[in-house]
Amino acid sequence: MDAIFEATIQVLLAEGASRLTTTRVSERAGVSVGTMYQYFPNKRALLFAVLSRHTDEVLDKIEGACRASAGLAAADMVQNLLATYIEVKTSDPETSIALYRVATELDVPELMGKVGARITEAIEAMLAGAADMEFEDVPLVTNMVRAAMTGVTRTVFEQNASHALIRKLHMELLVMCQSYVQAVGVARKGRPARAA
Amino acid sequence: MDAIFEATIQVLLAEGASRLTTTRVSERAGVSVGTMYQYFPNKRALLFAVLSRHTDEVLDKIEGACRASAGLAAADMVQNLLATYIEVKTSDPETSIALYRVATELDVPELMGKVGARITEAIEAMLAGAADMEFEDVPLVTNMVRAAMTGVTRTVFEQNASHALIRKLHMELLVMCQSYVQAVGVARKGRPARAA
DNA sequence: ACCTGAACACCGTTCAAGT
DNA sequence: ACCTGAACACCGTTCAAGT
Repeated sequence: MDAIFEATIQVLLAEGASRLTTTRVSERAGVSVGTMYQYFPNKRALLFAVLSRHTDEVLDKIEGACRASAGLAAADMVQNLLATYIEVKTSDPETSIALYRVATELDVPELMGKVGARITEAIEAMLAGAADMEFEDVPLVTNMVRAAMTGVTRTVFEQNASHALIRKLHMELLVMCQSYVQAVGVARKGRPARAA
Repeated sequence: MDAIFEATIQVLLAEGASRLTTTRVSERAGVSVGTMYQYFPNKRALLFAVLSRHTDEVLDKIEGACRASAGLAAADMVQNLLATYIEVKTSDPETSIALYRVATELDVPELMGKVGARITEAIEAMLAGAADMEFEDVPLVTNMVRAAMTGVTRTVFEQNASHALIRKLHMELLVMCQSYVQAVGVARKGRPARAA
């Protein structure tokens, strides 16, 4: 079971997505194809499970960062969110890129939808409690920040950019999201913003 | 040849990406599989050609919008660029989504690279000639605007959002990009900005 | 010269036969 | 009860045989 997960990632990294076959995975995992089909009804389900394991890790960290940022100023929230996201996507980039490629080859709206919903929920809850400003349409602002964040990251991966360029784009993404948040947010009356 | 292109899109829309096979395309096009392999060395090359035809249309319109915006204020440039991009992606969304799905299933860094380079070139040339401000690192600003633009659009497609939501996100994307450009741009001395 | 489509290698999936 | 792997349907690609 865990051996099958490991085998999947190993085959993926060693042979590439186009050579990721049920036969090769079962061989590497040391079981027969038939046995694999007792655990997973089809190849799609197998890849889905492998991807879920990875996205769950990413989600846990993002949700953690959002919770930890509760009550901060909006600009600091954005900073923490982006730093966590970039960090999580940049560590072990090989696996990250390989899985990302599988995710696009596989057409998995269920998974993308679930992941998107959880990220959205976490960011929404965070932004709604910003110390220094409030937003007319929190879901909309959330959607935009998320889209910019994932869009820039995807662009980085597609260009397989250097480490230096990644850092530059990260800094710039921060500027973009912060200036956007500032543009659409309304200063909150009462208590002033707490410093980061 | 053109019949093969048409057949490919027809099969794609009628049967879906997973049922897009060489046999089905050749059947629909009224030629044998063997004949198809005289025009295209493999299935990948066929899909690449079909995608290129579509991306070339998109690129032409974007390049046109960028050229037409020469000498405007930066904010107006961004507005024209985004309006064109959204319009082009939103008209005939069925085909657009279907081809987009093929593009991700197929792994075509060559094509993505070529498209990205041409869009980048057009936006760079435009932004470098903004009437009211200049940018320290034009390629960086270009990259960011492009990433935000494509990222938001992709998110919209993945959620298969309603027409109303698309318009809302479009407006918001404009706010995001304009506030970003304003944040990183330096006011140009001399002649004042011309109104749109 | 150009087209055809049976044949081949390989894929995902199944299920009768083994233990 | 659980595992095995030959068998099946279907894919992309080729090439001897037809015109």
